[in-house]
Amino acid sequence: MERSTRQRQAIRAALREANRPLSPGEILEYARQQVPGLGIATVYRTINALVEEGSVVAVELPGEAARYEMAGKSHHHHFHCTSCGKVFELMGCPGDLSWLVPPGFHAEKHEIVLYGSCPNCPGA
Amino acid sequence: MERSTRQRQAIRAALREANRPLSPGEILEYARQQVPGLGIATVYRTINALVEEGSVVAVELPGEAARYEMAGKSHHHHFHCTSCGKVFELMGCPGDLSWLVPPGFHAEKHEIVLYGSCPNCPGA
DNA sequence: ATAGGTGCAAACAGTTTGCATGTAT
DNA sequence: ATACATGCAAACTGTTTGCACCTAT
Repeated sequence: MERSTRQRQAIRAALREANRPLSPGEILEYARQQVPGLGIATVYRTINALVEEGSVVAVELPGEAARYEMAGKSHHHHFHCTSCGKVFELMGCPGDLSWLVPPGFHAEKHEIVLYGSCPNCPGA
Repeated sequence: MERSTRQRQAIRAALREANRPLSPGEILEYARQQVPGLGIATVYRTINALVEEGSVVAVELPGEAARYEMAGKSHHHHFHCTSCGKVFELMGCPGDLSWLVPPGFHAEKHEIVLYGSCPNCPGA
């Protein structure tokens, strides 16, 4: 991640300007508005590099392709609206969950996703 | 799911006898001990049918391929070993997490995955 | 000038499907 | 006997890699 290129600027801009986690395909679509010839391979290489350098984090939701968002947010989890499909950020965390694991296991991190309906979706 | 064949018996047995969720590849490996010529396509077709009829449930972990376990177990979560990649069942649950969601949201269910090392893997 | 970055296409891995053959009923 | 099930291979999707060309430094 040594040089600043048009494609990297476009990919960074897409992630910065979107207020939700984006999939590689969404990043490609967005960044192509700035750099028409942009290839999917460059998107993957760039987001992998950005993740590696720590400026972007992967948001991995069960059953869905990984999405990416800018790093620097505090520890948080996500809420997946089962009606409209949007993903929202949550602020709290239940804290240490290592008491859940049997002896011999060693818990290092956890992932929590809540499912339900968001304020915009009246469903139940 | 009308006929009882050797391959289906072997696939059911693998899922029944394993005390953890299995990936399609793991099911294939297991079931081939009974039915050597078993193909991966049959595994996929069978687990999809079993999920459809409700006797097996998919365990979808963030960023990972879906695993499968027998249905009918009580509410539980999973532990994913970051070293060997195997998935284990946990028996506890932090309980109601609806306090995590902001006003206007309605939480219906949650998914929790712990990551770390299992007893068989050196504590990476 | 030159090392690093890009685009294309091929390579891969996981999953699904088409089709001829096999088999439970 | 006959419809359903299986195995193989090809098709597909999402992600990674090899390589010649391009470009920020």
